[in-house]
Amino acid sequence: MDYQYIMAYDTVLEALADPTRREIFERLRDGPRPVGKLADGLPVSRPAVSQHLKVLKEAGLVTDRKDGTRRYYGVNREGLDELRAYLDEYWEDVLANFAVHLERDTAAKDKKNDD
Amino acid sequence: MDYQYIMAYDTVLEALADPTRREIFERLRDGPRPVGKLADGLPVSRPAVSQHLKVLKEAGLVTDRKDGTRRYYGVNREGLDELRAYLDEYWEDVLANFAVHLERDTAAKDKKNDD
DNA sequence: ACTAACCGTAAGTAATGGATTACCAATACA
DNA sequence: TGTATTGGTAATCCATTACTTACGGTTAGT
Repeated sequence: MDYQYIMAYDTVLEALADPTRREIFERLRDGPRPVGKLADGLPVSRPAVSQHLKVLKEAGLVTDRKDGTRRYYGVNREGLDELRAYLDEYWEDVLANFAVHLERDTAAKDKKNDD
Repeated sequence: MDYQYIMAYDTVLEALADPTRREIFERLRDGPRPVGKLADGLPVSRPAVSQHLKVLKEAGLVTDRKDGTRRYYGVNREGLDELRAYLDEYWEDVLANFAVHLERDTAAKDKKNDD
């Protein structure tokens, strides 16, 4: 089986790096929208929006549902999980490491003051 | 006064979209490193690393400290705050909105079953 | 069945961005 | 004071990518 959605945090980062895609993703915040509605008011053409939606979909950030001649795109609620987890983990790591070095530096400083 | 660091979530996303920059950022996870050490083993040249560090710095993700002829780069512990906050907020919004529509749909379904 | 609305894909183009090499400035050290 | 180490910047090149227009396919409605 081949997976259509990736959702790895790096793919998500690359998908959200483009301002137009961020704007589209933003417009999905409060519910699914058809492609036309999403393109409406954007400074780019509708086909461009289709292409962006494809990238967002492959990153696992959105899902689509067909309804007649329209296709509704909505956010995939698990799409951000990996990225959020990665950032949390990274942050924890940095804080922990900072604490270690602060302790070490303090110890070194204390030792220096021993003379 | 002009701010050297931006740290807006969109700038952070654009900075972390590049795989080489992610690798550099990753190498800073457990403490500051000089540029040469960071470039060591990477598939790109040292000047390339310098340029990436500039982007990371302007995004507010890293800070630098000069020590002799070396320049140590380390993670800025507040660098990820905005992005993390944005993702959390977005996620909350999506969940809340999903709940609302689920409720509404359920109500509609109930009404439909009323005949 | 014909027409209109909606959307995805293909092909081509222009712009962005990541890489390189070459160069220069600053510090350390003999 | 010369020489080596370290690293930032400039100029340039090339690959990627974000756009456009043109087209075709599918569904709805008359």
